[in-house]
Amino acid sequence: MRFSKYFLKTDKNISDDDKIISAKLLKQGGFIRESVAGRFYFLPIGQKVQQKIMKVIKEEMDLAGGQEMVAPILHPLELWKETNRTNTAGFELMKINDRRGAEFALGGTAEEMFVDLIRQYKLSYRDLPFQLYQFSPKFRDELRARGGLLRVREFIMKDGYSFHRDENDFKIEYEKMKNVYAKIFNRVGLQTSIVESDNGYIGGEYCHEFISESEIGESKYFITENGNYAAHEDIAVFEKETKNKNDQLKPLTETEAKRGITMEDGANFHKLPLWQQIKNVLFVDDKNRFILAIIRGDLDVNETKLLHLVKGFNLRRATNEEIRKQINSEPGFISPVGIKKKLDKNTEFIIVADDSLRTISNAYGGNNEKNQDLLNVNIDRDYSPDIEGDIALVKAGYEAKNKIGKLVEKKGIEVGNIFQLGYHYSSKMKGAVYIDSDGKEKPFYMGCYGIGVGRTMAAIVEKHNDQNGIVWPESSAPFKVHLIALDGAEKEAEHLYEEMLKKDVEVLYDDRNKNAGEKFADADLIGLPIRIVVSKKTIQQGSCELKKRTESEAKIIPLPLIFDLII
RNA sequence: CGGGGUAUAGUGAAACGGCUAUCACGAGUCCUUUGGGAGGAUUUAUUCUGAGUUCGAAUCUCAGUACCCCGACCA
Repeated sequence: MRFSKYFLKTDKNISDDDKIISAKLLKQGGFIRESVAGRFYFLPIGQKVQQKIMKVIKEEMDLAGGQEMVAPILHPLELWKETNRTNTAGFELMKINDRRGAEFALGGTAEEMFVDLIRQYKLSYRDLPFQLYQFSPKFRDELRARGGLLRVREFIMKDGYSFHRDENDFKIEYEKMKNVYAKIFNRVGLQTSIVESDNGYIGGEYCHEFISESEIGESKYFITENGNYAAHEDIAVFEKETKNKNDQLKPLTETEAKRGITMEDGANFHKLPLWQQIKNVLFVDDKNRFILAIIRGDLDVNETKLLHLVKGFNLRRATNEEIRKQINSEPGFISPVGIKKKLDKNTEFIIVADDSLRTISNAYGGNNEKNQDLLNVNIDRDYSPDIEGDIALVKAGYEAKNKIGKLVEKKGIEVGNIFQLGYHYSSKMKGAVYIDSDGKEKPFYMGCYGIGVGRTMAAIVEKHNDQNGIVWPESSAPFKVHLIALDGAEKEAEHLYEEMLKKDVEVLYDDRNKNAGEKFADADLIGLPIRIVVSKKTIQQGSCELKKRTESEAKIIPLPLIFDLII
């Protein structure tokens, strides 16, 4: 491609608004341009990068047995209603009507479409398993787009959906996809951590994110030093060490406590350790249920874990007013002890206890009235939770579950995701069944697998850049060679360019009438792996100059040998 | 959706309520220059939209819209 004819405009001055290095370099290098917030043009050279990334994904997906196809982008809204995702994902669902008023969702992910497709066939167990995938634009009405390509409202995603006879068969596919994804990211130049995480509104029981570590990433995760456990903050489990649980139980005692309402106030007032206090946090969920989360005083509540235990999908903190009026307690003095007796019958109220409360005894805390505390509170004897489980939020430095190592906190960019869906969709969507060998209809066991192409592109740039610009890994570089013609050597450069085209070398040929410095600066910014300069200086000796973007020194190469080095 | 901020050329900025809205970069034309963003000449605007105040508005007021930041939320 001739630079002079290519729709590629690099930019010298760029807005201070862009703090994210990938956004800055991709805009400056002429790869992308913003339309409105969270929606980007991929300019010719940027689209070339996307295609390179898609090519790698496609090769690996096909090798793993995936079959590429395309589904409509407009999804009949009834399908989303069928799985209740108009509610669970409604906050970011884009809707559109046609002229007759038929409602469609602009697809943000396509589970319903693929299930709807395959339920139109009477499939038998002999057809299983299989995986279908597509590259297609996805729409998500993000509350807040940010960071260039990192969080956008419209993007190309590779999404794949696999259908299985049962869980065992699915697990083989799931493990395979872990390797396939790791290989894909590796090939495009990203080291990823495979991190357990929350399924969110996609549904299902477990999933793994592929995260490229980065300071500017939005995903917070925890990983042991040797990497044998990695989990997203939302779901990470850890060891809750035993405190004084074997102490003799003392009688429950009421006491006056003129103290502040924070946990520290309580600990200071009673001169007892923070961990011996009971922390009470009151939430209200989307069905207006009051949920009292109780946990050991040195830990915090993880709302995602809590949501799973109560099977809700949205939580907010109760207001002070609600604490007083609705559950007849007092902010800072809430206690699970005796609270149910104080409730109005119409208030739906659930007490959820963290299992850390089993590591202590003779705890202390409020007594549902201002300046009144209880001492020697013990689970089972003094209060009984409705639900007991793990609702604790992990922190850096905690010991991983089963003491397999200390947890380190990291941030990163989530570039891909694999989900176990199980029967989540096939149970909700009528007719999503196959005929098993016993002649009976059984629901499909499913998984799904996604990669954000644009975000992957951004993550690559985040990892591969220097102060002069992007340093593309060869697999995702839009061209392999950046050929620069300097004054007095145009004819020779032209000749070399023609020869490269004949040999199918992907080359960007800078034939512009610009000064040398400007051409070099653009070459660094655009970041192609190999730069070749043809100038008067070298051409007299029958050679040209070759410099790799990753190296600082150039080599003088005799012209006839050049193809040995770049093919 | 809550809080804060901004909107002037393609980009980044300047202009007290008052002269033809200024500068740099970019882009166009012409000329010179060609190993790290070179030089000269010249061209490049519906001051976000709408209303209002005023003799006079880029500047003040109101409304709308868009964008940015923080929070909430989320891939």
